[in-house]
Amino acid sequence: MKKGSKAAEPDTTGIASNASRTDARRKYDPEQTKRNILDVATQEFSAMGLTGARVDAIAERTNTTKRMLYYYFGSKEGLYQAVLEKVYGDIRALEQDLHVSELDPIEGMRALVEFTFDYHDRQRDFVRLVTIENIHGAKYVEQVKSFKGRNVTVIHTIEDLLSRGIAAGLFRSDVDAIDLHLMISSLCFHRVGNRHTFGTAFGRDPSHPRLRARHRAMIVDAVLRFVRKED
Amino acid sequence: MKKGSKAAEPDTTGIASNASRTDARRKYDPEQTKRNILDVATQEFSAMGLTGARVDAIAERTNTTKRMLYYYFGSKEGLYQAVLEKVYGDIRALEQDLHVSELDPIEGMRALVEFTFDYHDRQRDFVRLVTIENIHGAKYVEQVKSFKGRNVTVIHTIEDLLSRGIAAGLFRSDVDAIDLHLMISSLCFHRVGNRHTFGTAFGRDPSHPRLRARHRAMIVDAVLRFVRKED
Amino acid sequence: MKKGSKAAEPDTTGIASNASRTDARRKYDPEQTKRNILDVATQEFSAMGLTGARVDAIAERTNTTKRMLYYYFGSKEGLYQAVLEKVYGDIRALEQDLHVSELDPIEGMRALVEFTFDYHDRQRDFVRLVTIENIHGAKYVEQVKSFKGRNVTVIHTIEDLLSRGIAAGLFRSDVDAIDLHLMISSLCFHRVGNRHTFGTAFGRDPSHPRLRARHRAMIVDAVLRFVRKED
Amino acid sequence: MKKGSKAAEPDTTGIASNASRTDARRKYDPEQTKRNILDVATQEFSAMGLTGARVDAIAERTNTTKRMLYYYFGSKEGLYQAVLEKVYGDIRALEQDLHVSELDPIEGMRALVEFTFDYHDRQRDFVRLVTIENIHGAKYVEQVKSFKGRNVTVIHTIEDLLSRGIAAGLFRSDVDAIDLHLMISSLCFHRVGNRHTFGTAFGRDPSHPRLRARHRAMIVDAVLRFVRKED
DNA sequence: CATGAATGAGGTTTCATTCAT
DNA sequence: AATGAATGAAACCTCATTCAT
Repeated sequence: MKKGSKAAEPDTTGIASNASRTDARRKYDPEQTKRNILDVATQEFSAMGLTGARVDAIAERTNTTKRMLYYYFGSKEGLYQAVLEKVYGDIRALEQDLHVSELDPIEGMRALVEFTFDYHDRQRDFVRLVTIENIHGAKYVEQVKSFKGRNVTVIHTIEDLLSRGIAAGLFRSDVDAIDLHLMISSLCFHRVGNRHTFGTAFGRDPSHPRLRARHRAMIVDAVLRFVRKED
Repeated sequence: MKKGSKAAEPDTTGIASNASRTDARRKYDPEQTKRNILDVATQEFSAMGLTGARVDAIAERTNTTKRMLYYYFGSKEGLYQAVLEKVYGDIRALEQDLHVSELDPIEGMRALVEFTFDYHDRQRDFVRLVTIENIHGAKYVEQVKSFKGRNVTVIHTIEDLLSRGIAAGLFRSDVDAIDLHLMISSLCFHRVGNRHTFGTAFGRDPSHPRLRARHRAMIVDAVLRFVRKED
Repeated sequence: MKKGSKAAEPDTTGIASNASRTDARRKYDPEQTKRNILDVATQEFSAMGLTGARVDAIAERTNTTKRMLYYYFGSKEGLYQAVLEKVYGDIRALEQDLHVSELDPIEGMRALVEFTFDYHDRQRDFVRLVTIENIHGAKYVEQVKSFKGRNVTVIHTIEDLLSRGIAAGLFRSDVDAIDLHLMISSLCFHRVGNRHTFGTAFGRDPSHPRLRARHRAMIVDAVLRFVRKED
Repeated sequence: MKKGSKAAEPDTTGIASNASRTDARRKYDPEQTKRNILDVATQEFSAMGLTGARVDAIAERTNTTKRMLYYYFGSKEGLYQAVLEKVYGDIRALEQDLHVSELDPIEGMRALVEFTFDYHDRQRDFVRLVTIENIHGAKYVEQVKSFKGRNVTVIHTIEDLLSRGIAAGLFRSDVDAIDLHLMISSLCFHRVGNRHTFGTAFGRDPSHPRLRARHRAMIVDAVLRFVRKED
């Protein structure tokens, strides 16, 4: 898969490095080529599914040819896996930036839920790709090396919040961190992922901007009520 | 290819052979053929998605030939829509048996959530088909005549529960029925629909039987805490 | 592989059966279609090798389309295997027609060698296909069901000749049947299979008609001298 | 890709670093690079055939890159021809060492056959490449300059043996030298070149070491019986 | 001398569908 | 009512080769 190509950083002097890094006209820029393909592929796979996506369609919207797609990613499936790797990497990276551990348990939990809500609300491609991957029994994401370890971080964040909340007498002590993560995900994911059938069934698109704030508050509320210690 | 097709087996008794409309042994039975095709198609579409499913694969597992599939359903999409129609019809039948209105608000809410949980937990084909429909923007279900009005009954049930709960001083008064339905659906749907990626990410299949009772109680708990009036 | 299709023999009355069996115009005749594809493929694979042969090229010289080729033979390799099966079947079938067991040992041996010589001399496609298959380590012919058992018959024929020759005091008793078959094959095969390099090297095409009779006699002579008992 | 290429290793001794023409450690060594490519190509072409061999596969097993392959040999076919030239050159060198003319006719003939046998038995790459060339009608070897004249020496050797044998009353006088060479080649070549199909057909690999001595004796025996004058 | 990136042309295969009986 | 045979279009992928540095 040809990684670590140093071609993009030959200038180590610092002088004029700006030019070489941003010159969109340069003929050979593998990193940019790959990124370009990956971006287009993300849209196509997310819109059409793995089987529904067309390699030709992806190539056409790319700055390169279909051939490059195989050059860099080996196969349609390889490209699909690269897309999965990218999108899962993105959400977990952003979660890290939250620094929830610096907030008190309730505010931290709120921040985590709100982040999760916002992310799913905005990153519909991510939601669709996860859905698609589940139709395939997660068999592609299983082969993505970096996948398994990467997701544990959320659980650690939640465990930290829960234990601090319990210690402060704010949270009940019988909540499992993974179950809670599942609950939060469910609430944030479903309204985006299944918005079409939901909209058709009830005449109301649950992901419509007008409902956004209300749902956000509702979900935060539901989660906090769930974890809070009753007195 | 295609062996042991029983369709060709002739009536050997000679008795009542002309009561052909109800004789299960008669040579051609359009209704049974259609049902057979529909059952196989349900599995295939649910397992592979609309684009992923193969007409040949469906035909092969059928008692008839590929040609019949077109004879009865016109096209791959037509067959897919017939599957959707059947699956949505099934759930409606069950919903009617709940008789939630005879229970007090809290027990009624519990019963509704538990029913929803159990249904999704058991009907994985349904969950998958809904997922698949959403990938296609719900454009096929929209054409299914009986679909639109069908789902409103749940909302009525929830509205009834909510208003009775409010009147009894048990429930808060600021909960929207459709939002609540969305919440319940989210919690019951996600753990089934996305169990593969979830399982891969966290090493725990959320739909595993061992977690079933715990999740069921958790979701009931979360919903009741959410609707309950705080004093 | 769809065998035993009775489509070619619907007329059982005997009347006009001649017409239906030979009517080249009939639209659907799977057996003929398959045979046609197989014949063309034999030429193409023999001329170009497995990798060198082009599916398109085969299809083009066929009465049907490329699609039918996949319909009946599944893949390029499947077609290649079918070709192998056919050509190996042909030579062994003809060998059976020799009825060598009815001749005295020396004449029988002569007849067998002459048959082997003539067959290789005429069936250059066969020789080429065997060569090609050896380049692939015989891995395709190994998967041909009928292959292994079919070849043993020659060995039985040779064993019969040898034992009768020994009993009659004509042949030496220390010749192994398989080794002898290898010897005969070598002498008949090489002059055809490697005629091009031989011709280039020595300016004389060993398979040229003018040399045919001389080589035939030479090989018979060599084999008989080899098996004959010296007194 | 391509790791551990030693080509980049600089001279660290500092001594004689400018005697670059013969220093094996120097950065660029065209002759060595060419030889390396040629060796790998010999294996690949011999294993896969001309059409079956992949330029990428050859390049990958090389110390250099694909580009170099074109730099030195122009094209895939050019490389193939270079391989042929090398391989035919190798056998000539060995043939010279035989000195058959110093032996009496029978021992000389035996020595020649044994040499031919041993050479084919050991040089499977050579056998395969000859086979491959014949599939392509020997059109590449024809363009190899040094090829044509090269093989005549064997014929002279055989002619010498034959005439000395005839003069001594040991050999028959009606044997053609080229025909005899063809016979010897046949017996030595076939058991190596077609060992795979032969092995599959008869359950016995004719090139197996255990059969080696027996076949060698058998072939010598057959040739001597053939040339010997009967009295 | 050396090379990573790039490619057009053409390869094999699969798809949902229709034909002729 | 039912079917085996047939198919055009388009899919995914691979090939030997060249470009720009």
